[in-house]
Amino acid sequence: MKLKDEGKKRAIDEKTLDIVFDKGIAGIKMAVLAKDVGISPSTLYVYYKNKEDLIVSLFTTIIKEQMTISKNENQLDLPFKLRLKKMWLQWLHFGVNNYKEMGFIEQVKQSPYYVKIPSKVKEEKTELGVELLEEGKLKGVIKNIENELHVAVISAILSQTVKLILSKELSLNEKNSDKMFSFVWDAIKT
Amino acid sequence: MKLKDEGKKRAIDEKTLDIVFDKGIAGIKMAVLAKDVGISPSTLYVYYKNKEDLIVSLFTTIIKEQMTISKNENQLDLPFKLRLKKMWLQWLHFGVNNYKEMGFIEQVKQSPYYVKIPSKVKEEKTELGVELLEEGKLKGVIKNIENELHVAVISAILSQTVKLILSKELSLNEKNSDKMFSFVWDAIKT
Amino acid sequence: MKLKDEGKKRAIDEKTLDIVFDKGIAGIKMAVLAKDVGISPSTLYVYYKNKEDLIVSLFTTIIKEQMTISKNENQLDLPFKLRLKKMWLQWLHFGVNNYKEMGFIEQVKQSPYYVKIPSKVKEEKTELGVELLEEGKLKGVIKNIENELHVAVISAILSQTVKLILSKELSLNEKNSDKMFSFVWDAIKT
Amino acid sequence: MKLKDEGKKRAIDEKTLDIVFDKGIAGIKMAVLAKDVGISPSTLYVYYKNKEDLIVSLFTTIIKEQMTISKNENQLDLPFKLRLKKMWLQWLHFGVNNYKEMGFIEQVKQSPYYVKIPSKVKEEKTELGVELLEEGKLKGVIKNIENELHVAVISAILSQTVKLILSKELSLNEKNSDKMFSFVWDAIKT
DNA sequence: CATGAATGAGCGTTCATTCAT
DNA sequence: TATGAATGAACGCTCATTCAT
Repeated sequence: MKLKDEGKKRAIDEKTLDIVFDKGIAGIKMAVLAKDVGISPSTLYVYYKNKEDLIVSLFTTIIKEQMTISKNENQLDLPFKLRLKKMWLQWLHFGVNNYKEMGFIEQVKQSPYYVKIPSKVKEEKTELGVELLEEGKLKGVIKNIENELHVAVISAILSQTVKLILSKELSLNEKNSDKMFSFVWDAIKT
Repeated sequence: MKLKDEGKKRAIDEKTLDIVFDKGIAGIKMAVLAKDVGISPSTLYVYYKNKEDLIVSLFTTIIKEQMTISKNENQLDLPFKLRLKKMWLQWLHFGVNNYKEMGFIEQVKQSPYYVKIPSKVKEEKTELGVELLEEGKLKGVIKNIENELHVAVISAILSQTVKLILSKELSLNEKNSDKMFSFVWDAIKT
Repeated sequence: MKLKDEGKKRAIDEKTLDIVFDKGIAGIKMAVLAKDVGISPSTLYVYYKNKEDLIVSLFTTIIKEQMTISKNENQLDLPFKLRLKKMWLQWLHFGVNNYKEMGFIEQVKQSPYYVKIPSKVKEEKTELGVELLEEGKLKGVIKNIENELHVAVISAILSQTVKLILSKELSLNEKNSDKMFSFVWDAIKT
Repeated sequence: MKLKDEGKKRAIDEKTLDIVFDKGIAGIKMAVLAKDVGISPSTLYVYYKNKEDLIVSLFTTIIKEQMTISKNENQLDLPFKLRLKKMWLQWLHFGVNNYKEMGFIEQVKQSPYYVKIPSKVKEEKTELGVELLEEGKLKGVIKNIENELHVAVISAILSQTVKLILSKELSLNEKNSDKMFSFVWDAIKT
């Protein structure tokens, strides 16, 4: 339809993320959010049925965006390690650029709102290149253990790296990226 | 007169952790907490000045407990790798046994209550065996890079492992522990 | 949208004065006040930020009204005594007609709320015709002593007179007014 | 009987007056009062049945003290004006020395507790030398009008004088006392 | 679509009073 | 008598949501 101002909806989403980043999920107050957006509290309800709807919808939107990012340019004829590195760096940049979104997701997961998320969305785990991992195991270049463990390690170092960068303890440049990826590679390689 | 039941304070702390684990920090409702403990809401205020005091005090208590655990049996004449492993496993068990406490700490950190934590408590970072890392670098058995990065990797894998165990995706036995520690070791070793 | 009913604020003020007159300042209970006004307790907070704001604002409003009343028609070419009498009677009528407001002011002054009154408002003492007193002293018709003392006596008799009238021990008519003013005049005249 | 520690009761009364003087009657919090006295809250209830009992009893006690003071040394063979002056000064000193008690009385009178005061106590109006006034009217030295009006004027100037002294705007010495009494005398004399 | 006013449900907290020793 | 713990009954206030325009 698009009768409603789509830009306004985006503004609401953005300010919501800002608030959650600043004060946590409990900091979302409809009146404050409205003020931040520059609209009336009641106008919020034109775009979202209620607070829960706002949070659940935003959660779903973000998850879907993340799915999109992880799905592209999987196939190249580069060596395995390089392909994994490219992918990892892609996630790293995504994480750094979307830290507010990531924080929102994490906070919702430990809030009572999480039970309201449709299971369909919950199930959509970031596949995180499972195919790639399988290929690596077949080729014998990474440890032959459960994918979950590989995923755990890769994403653990990923999110810690993002945190270091955001807290300015680490600057995002090629040297540091290489350094951090070497942890990943050394951890999982055979 | 009635004697102050010290166990009651502990009961309050415990139920608080339960609530935060179940519903997040925003789920702490003084009335509900009181009911869970089996006392009157106003009795809570005999033990804590107010909600903020409850959260801040509990936070402080937990941090101090964590400090204690990380400080013992540092010196052995075992090989470096084994000593690091022992320490890592110790943290792993602590994390698994105190997952509610850990979750509480994490949630407070992203809540508005965090600014109320005395800076003294904030500064008490778990040193996490910095000395051990220095020694490893001197001996040339682990990468010669900033300690923060080593710490980041080690604790990243640690917390992911805890999560896997708690979510029953991984059971806590020697084989799995070894597997996960091998990630750690391979990641940081030279 | 609904338009803000300015009369509602006035109604809140009025009922507040009623309550303070009946039960004292400690008798102001937001829920009761709301019921008296015929609105929901939370609606009170649309008009006043909180209880303190209500009391302080009302105090300020009343003081400003009093300032207005004392400032008019100072200059006439009547004899001094007559001019003073006119002024005194004016205050008397004001006091009788605004006894609830006066009572409110007095009660706030001996309550912990008084420290919250902006000093600007506190400073605005009813000048109470200081100029007139000066003139009287110059002309030699009233005692040549500090204005504060004259003011003290004049207002002391004034407020006692108001009390007598309100308690029906004295009815407000010309004869009684004359009688009471004669006390004033005899007290201060040379 | 005197089984209970009479000194402790006096301490309670005194601290109550202090509190009312500092914060008003609404400032009486049983727990705070107990702390001020240096006893446990529950001990208060050994001496007074409840808060109302405390306030009503203290009110009654003070009123009775005031009665006592006004009743002595009425008859002298001094000139009328001098006798009135002596009495007025006596009251003035009483007022200055017992300002906390006076303030307490005034505050109770405009509080909901006043309806709980036994009417017997309420009726005990400080006679304030009615006999003396009658004598003055008979001798033709003071105005021949209702005693209530004389009393009103005399006590009005009295309480204003006390206020001036307490607020340090006027110091309590013979000169100032004379000045203020001259207002009284000039006001009521024929 | 947009809004500011209005509100009910509920929350954190206080406090006079009682309990249990 | 004396007390610290315990509590129920409020009270002030917040906030998601709806009303009325």
